[in-house]
Amino acid sequence: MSIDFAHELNEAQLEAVTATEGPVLVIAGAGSGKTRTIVYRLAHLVQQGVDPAQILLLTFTRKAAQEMLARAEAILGRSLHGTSGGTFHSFAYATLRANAMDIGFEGGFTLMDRADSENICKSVKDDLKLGKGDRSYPKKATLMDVITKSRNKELTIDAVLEREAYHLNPYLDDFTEISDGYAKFKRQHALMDYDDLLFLLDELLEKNEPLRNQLQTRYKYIMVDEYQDTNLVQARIVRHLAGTKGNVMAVGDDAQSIYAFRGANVANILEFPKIFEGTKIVRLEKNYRSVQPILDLTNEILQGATARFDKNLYSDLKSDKLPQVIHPLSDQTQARLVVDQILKFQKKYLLHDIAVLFRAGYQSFSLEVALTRIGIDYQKFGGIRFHEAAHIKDVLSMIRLVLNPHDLLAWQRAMDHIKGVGPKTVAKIYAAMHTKDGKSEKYLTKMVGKHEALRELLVELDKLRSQPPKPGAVLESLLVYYQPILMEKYPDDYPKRQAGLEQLSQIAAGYSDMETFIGDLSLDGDPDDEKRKENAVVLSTVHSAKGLEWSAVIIIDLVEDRFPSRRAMQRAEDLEEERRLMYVACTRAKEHLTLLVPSSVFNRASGMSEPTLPSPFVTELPETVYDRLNESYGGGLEQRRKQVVSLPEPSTDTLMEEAAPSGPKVDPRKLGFCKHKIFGKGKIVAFIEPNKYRVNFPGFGLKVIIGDYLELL
DNA sequence: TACAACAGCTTTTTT
DNA sequence: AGCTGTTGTA
Repeated sequence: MSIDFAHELNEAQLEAVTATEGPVLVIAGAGSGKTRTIVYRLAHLVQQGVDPAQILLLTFTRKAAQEMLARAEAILGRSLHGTSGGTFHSFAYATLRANAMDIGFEGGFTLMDRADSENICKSVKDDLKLGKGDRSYPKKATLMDVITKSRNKELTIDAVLEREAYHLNPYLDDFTEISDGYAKFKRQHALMDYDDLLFLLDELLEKNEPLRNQLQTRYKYIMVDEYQDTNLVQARIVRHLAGTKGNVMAVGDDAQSIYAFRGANVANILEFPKIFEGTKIVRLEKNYRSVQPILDLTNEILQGATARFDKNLYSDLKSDKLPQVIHPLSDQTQARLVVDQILKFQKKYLLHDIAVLFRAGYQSFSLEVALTRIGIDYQKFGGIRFHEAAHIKDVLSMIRLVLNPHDLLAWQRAMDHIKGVGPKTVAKIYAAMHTKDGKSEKYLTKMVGKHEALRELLVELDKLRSQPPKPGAVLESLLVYYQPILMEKYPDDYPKRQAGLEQLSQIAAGYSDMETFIGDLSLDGDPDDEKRKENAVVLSTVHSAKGLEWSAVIIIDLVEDRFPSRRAMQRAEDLEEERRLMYVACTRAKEHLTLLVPSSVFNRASGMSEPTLPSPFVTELPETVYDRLNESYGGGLEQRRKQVVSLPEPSTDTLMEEAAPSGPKVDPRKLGFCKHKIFGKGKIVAFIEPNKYRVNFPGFGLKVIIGDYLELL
């Protein structure tokens, strides 16, 4: 089967796809078919006779790599088995594991997640007796922030504090001490954090020439996606892998650089042609995603940037509708208006083709409540990660104890549910368990006799230790043990958490050994990412929305201190990144873009609603690129007339259409039992005009639900 | 008196 | 969800 590349791609894309020999830098504007280009290039290489095993595809998330490989397989009609694809971190993890003895980890190593790193930081701090009783002492998260930033930007701690956290300067010596102690602790316990993966790989490739040559020979063709978000060490890794004359393609967009906070260096893109001699530069500027009015708005956002981007995206896709800027009275009514808008869009698009984006994870809370109440399913990306959720950590702590009985933090987690046992008692029990004398044994016997839950925990651990360490079986056993604890610990929402655990069990079943399972989970193990739910609205942080697109995009909380973030208002550099973030957010939209600017938001500190200032990214926009709607005190929306308008009068396409999604109506006269997608079976208690029901759901209590979301039984 | 339980407060972004 | 300060209990 032959693919008609010239027909499927535009000129620039074709050039990037067929330039397989030598270094290539592709500057790809938002929505310019970047993914398509990579996919077709994969296919082209294989069709030219390249062995798939000679290709390495480095992307920002593992999901992105898998998706691209799958799409290439689809158009090729053959498997790309053997192609290496994944994130820098996962590639590093695999390579380091295979060469552990070469980097001084003869007995292998354990990968830590962020929480582990922070906890070690804290215990190092405590051991050094630093910051005792000082309430304004930097928190463990701050300590870790500074340490990891210093590594990722390859600056001294001194320089990091100077540039980004001037107020922490008095703690400079402490930071240095803690950072050293942290590094030492990791070495002693054969632990690695995310940063170590990259730096140790760089070091390994630097000094081990045979390995470097071996990898260079193996990976004849290398592609790196999202190059604007790579940091210095990642750039060095690419150089090691490709050699200076390798066949390497980097794809990126300087206007979409949004990871400077973690050391990403846009200069990598500019340096690329200098490092790789004879680099061919290809620019993709035609946009295939968004209608022109949306691009008019996003181009305006870039106009305000201090760093000039000589980029002006254009599209053939027309629309007579401008993006909307809506000013709700408060963040509460904002949630309601967003729900209205989703209901409206739902008539035209599938739910998973609609997204609500925000700056930070917590900003969607009230919307999540509103969506649950009305019965719209949603899927959230960003914010608290799957493996960071408390119930997942509870279960994982048990696995950690099977792997390593000296893991004190895991013991604390595993005993957290035992009434009358706190951190001190756990430490005592821990000490007694690892001492072999009569006193300790007596103490243990006493405690086990006193706390039935402790006995059960130890029995379960013994059971797990005695059975073969197969992730699937272990998880199954654990879930049975953990079920009653889950229900007691999280009475409000345990069904949801249980679903998460079952998901974890499913994932575990796909692994044959424990270490790989745990490693993958810390690296990219968000199973929610894996399958995009069919019938659920997408809620996402802007960062997690990178590279994705939806027909309708709604961005909330566009006010000062939220978007841009309060933390970014100090330094011009940070504010510029917020602007690019805003650019990324708006360019996700294909047909509809709605920006919400609440006039007041709830402030937890003062406990009341406070007036806001609109985000500069909105106020800067010329009025010609959007339609403005204000929420009136009556709750409706009014279109504000523009100063200079000769446009057709306001379309009636506002939000005030009756929120009545199509679907089977429930017969009001028939009270009885019904079924709801989220709450399950319930008893209808009352009918509320015109189309709502009060239903009693076992485990959830009374809820008022719109008839369309109920199925009569 | 030591420790556990509870309530209240704050929350950027992520491999 | 974690940290801190406060209250409650053996």
